[in-house]
Amino acid sequence: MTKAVGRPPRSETEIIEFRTKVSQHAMALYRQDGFEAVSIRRLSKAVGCAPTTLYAHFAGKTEILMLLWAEVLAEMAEHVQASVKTTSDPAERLKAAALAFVSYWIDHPDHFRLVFMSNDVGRSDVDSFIETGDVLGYFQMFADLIRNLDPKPGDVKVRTDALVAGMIGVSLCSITVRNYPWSATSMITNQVIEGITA
Amino acid sequence: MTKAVGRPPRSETEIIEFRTKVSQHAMALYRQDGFEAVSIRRLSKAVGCAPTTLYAHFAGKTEILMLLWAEVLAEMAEHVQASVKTTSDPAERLKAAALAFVSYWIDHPDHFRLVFMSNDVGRSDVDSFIETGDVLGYFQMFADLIRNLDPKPGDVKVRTDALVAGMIGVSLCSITVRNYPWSATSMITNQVIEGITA
DNA sequence: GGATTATTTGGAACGCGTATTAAATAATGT
DNA sequence: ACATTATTTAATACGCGTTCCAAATAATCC
Repeated sequence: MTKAVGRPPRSETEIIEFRTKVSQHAMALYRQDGFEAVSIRRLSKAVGCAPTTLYAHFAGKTEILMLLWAEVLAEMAEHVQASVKTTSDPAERLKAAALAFVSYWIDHPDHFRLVFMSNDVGRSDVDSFIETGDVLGYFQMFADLIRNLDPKPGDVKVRTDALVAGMIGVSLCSITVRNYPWSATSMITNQVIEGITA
Repeated sequence: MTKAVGRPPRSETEIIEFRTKVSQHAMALYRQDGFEAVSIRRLSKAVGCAPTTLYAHFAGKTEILMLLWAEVLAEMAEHVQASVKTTSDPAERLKAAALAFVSYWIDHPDHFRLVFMSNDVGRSDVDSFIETGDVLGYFQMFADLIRNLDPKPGDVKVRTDALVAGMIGVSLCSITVRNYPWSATSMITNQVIEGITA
């Protein structure tokens, strides 16, 4: 019953500790100097390892960015949750949540670009933010708000999907298409949820 | 009255001819081998000039990509226009146009990524597709369809903005968030325009 | 042909993300 | 201490977008 000779593989604890360390440094760089500061070379220096070591732990830079996504999405969810607490009327809660969602991204365009538009997001071989943290939980949050409006059961899913897509569309357009005279964001958002609360 | 000595600057014709040449080669590379094939080095070889010459004519790669945007957007507009011709009922025309818009991008995810998600699109110092070709004309097309529904005049602008943002949101989500079980795109799209046709 | 001026070129450089590989280092058992 | 094995490292390389700059080339006039 002899243990294997040689250096043992990384333990579960070591793996998690390293990933956490990388995540913290990546987030610090991002918050301090923006997205461009999160380069592999700069991040490895901050962590205190060689650039190639990052590739031994992560599939690529996008996987590292996903750690940032999780933090941003959690922050957005808190913001939305806080807005829902301001009222108890189902339609008003939904409206408040939608407005909070859109305003969060518009107030943090860098975050939006990080999560929705960075590093080949959307490529067929690149995962999206749906794999990050409890994102389905965020979708569920909106689904619950819609269910409280008491629509037909089969409608909840379609309405939820349309709501999420609509809110993301409003955020994207406001952030990226700045030289078009959009109506007030709140008005567009309310128009988008018009058919969802009907 | 002697003309200046020395080589004259590029004529208007020369400028346009070169830009057209670059545009054609960029489009050929893009259609043949995808977005990644449109590299400065590869494009300059195809055009038959030095890489730095491209920078003498364009502010950067993004400006070259805008030439591709114009072509893609024109193609999308044709697709949408063709769908509108299938019916004469205002609400049905709007629905057909919205579905055609969304299906165009979903059928051409590379085009969507090219126009909405490539090369720092959304950065505060980078222009968006709104500067490309007759984009305001495309917005106007949807505005006209909505105006034919006879809503209150002040409503047309908000409804148009919400429609465009909603359609783009649906396209973005379908293309980038593939590992979430979205409802059928047509159902989401119809739900998005529910409050616009009401 | 020479002078002048604008344009293009070639070469080098930078940091980027990523990949490769031999060497160095670390962590174990005997 | 040595052997073994896993991990990390350093160095190099690639193509990417972009920049710089002197030299080469092109297009004019005299």
